[in-house]
Amino acid sequence: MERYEPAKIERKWQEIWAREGAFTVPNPEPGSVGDDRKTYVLEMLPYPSGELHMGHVRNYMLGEVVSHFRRRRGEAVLRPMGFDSFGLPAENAAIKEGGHPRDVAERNIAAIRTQIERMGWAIDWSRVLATHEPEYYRWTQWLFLRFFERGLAYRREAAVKWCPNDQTVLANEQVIDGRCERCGAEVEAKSLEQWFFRITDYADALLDEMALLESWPERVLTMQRNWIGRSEGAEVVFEVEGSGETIPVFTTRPDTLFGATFFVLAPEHPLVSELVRGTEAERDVLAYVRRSAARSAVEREEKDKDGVSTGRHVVNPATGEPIPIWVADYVLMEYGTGAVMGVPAHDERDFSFAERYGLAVRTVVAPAGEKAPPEGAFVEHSADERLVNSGRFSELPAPEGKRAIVEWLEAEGRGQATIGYRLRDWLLSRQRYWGCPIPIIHCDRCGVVPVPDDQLPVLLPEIEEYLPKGRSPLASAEDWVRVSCPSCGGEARRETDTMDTFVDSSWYFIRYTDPANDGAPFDREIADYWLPVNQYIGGVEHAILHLLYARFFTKVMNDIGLVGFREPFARLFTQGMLHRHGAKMSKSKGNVIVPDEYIERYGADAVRLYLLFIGPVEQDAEWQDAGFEGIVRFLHRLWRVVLEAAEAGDEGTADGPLARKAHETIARVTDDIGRRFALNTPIAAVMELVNEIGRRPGDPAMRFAAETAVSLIQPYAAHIAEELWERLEHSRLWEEPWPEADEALLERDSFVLVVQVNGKVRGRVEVPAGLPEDELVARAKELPRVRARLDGVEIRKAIVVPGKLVNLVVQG
RNA sequence: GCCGAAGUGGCGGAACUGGUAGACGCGCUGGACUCAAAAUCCAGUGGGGCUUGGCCCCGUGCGGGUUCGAUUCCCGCCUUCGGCACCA
Repeated sequence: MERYEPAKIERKWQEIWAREGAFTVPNPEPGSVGDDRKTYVLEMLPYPSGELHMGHVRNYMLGEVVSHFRRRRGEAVLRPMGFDSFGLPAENAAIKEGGHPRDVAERNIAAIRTQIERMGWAIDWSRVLATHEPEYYRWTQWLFLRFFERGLAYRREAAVKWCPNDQTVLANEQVIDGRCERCGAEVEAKSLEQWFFRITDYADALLDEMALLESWPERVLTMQRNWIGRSEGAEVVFEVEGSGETIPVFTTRPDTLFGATFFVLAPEHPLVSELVRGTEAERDVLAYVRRSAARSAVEREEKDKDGVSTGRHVVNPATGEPIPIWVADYVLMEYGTGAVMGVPAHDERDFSFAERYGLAVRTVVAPAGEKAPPEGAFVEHSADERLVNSGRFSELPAPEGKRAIVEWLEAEGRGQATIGYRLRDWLLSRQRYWGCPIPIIHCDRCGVVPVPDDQLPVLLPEIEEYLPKGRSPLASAEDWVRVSCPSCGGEARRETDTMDTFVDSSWYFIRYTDPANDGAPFDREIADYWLPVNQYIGGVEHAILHLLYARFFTKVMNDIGLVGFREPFARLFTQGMLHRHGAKMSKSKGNVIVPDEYIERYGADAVRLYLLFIGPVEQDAEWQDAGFEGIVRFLHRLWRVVLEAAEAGDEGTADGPLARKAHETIARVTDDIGRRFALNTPIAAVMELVNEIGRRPGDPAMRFAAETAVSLIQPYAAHIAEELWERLEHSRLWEEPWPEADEALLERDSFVLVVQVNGKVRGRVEVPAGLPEDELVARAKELPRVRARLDGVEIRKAIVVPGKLVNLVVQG
């Protein structure tokens, strides 16, 4: 018998698919939109920083199986591919290896594309894009200008996070525990002019419109909710004694206003220097501010709370008492107003601060029905609490107290209900070379002027010296920077910052629908046909950054009228990571395995199958060569068994046990892929079927069972399935409809009845289907091991589960 | 500290709605084929016990509970992993 030689057949079918455009899907004809038999399957686009490893391959297998399955179920399936090729990884790689980032990126893209093609994935290559190509980033710039027109992109001086290693600013989202998420360097604070997207305007939409999502992992939604950090509270205005100046604070506990015994400003608060100017405290306060500035975020958080008194006071609007103003770095300038009222009795942080500096502690909320807690102590939050020591608000339950105090503040003009967010505006400018230029011109007369649409794209200039030096490398391209102002024609300068790569990847999923459009980023009708993405697939590491930004972009595009949908991804699936030797695959750990040599020796199909067989896709998994061998064996067995069946000739679709097994397998695999999203168990089901065929040589249903096995395994092992299908005298399995199980054949005429006594299995007996309950009980009682236990005792109850089991409950 | 997910043989995992725990694969043991080996094929394989052609007991992280019946539901704990964390 001919041997299974994957290298030969895989090349053959890959060529056929490419030649026939097997996985190229056309856009709908204009006007014919409305057909809902479409599926948009999308995996997060890869960053071409090196080559593809097994972890990536596993991720793409998920979309692979789903798109084959749904196409064969009659849907138009869009599954594109592209490359997120701008950004630090390509630039850093270029710096290390020497050379231009473009060359590095394009070399990596070519290498990855070759790897992908060798995997034989069903991808529509006619829509491929790379975010560094001018044909793409022209429209990234165009979208930026639309944001700019609406005030959603703006420039301001801000205290920003600076990575001293990457020599660029970072978005808040890119700072983890005070460190750069890319390189791990401790982040520094700097004050710089930067570009921002006003994502905070969309904070509520980003929260509320989660309701429009069909199926997202709960934990991803929770992470986004935490990140946005909406909290309801009030802004309370405090007046500085002596100057009449006012300082607002944000609080979620306006009910504790009477307990505010001190007031704290963040060291960065703009009023600090003014408040202490010329006072005795000035030197100490300014020294404290300097010391805080030198402390890293991590240090600030780990030390005990400290601070310094300003000697000045504000008036507590509730009590009319003057309370001291302190400066302390446990108050963060980035959150709320950079100032807080200190309520030590009801806030742990304020309490430890008050303890250290001997500040007054006043209880103003106490559990109902109990006698007042001791003065000067911290009082835990409790379910049923009421206000005390709060003037006319005393005795009110806390929620009402909150409302009443806010109402009173509003009437007095001393505050109002507000909502605080943890979310900050998205800092999008980067002082690096390899990114999308910001299409803005600075003119001394006209100020900040957008580049007119018809002058897009603003091409990234070719420069030799692109190394990060703390200011934008683009600034050194003097000919490029110098430009005439589009508004007044005078001398002007180009913006030299580039965009964060997350901007590039915030709209690519729409460009795929209309990738060659050179008059607009995409056609709205086509975009509205394909989107939202029916199944988005990616790593949970993008739970906040990319997914939040893409949602934000989509909402803005919808508000502008560019698209008809509010959410880009209806269903999201986050897959687990692939480990090896107990650790996540990474170059630094040296445990990376690439598919290439495995493809060469065992074929792409073995790699494809194994990566899904290894375990549930949503869980982490461990690559084991021993397990891989089992799959290689299975493919050889499949090959042999099917070729034997092909020789057996067509004896028609008989019924009988093997035919029934085949239909059962169809039902299982269809349900697992289509409904349960379980991609490992279908492989086991097909293995069972193949084992069964091997055990029954000469069975009249052999050929049918073999065809079924081949057809069901096709989304996983596309090459061998196609080859075997051809040898079974058919053609083009990828276009063949997905098989359907014959319900009638699934009905069994007998089954194995499980018999329990007091819930423990004591026997099994084959019985005909459809027996009445009392007959089932009678059969159960006849079993010897059951009879032995019924001797001399009374059956109190008999539970019958039709088609499954009988449980006899006896005394005792 | 708060939130979330997970814990099943020697290993990866299966058991979907409370109804046969361990499908499928790896490994291991025995057998067939072979001069021999590899490959392949067949059979067995959770643990313990016994009067061993069979039967009994135990068994899904630990302790309770609900139920005729719990890997599955409820309460309490332990461990591991992930996220958030001075957010006023």
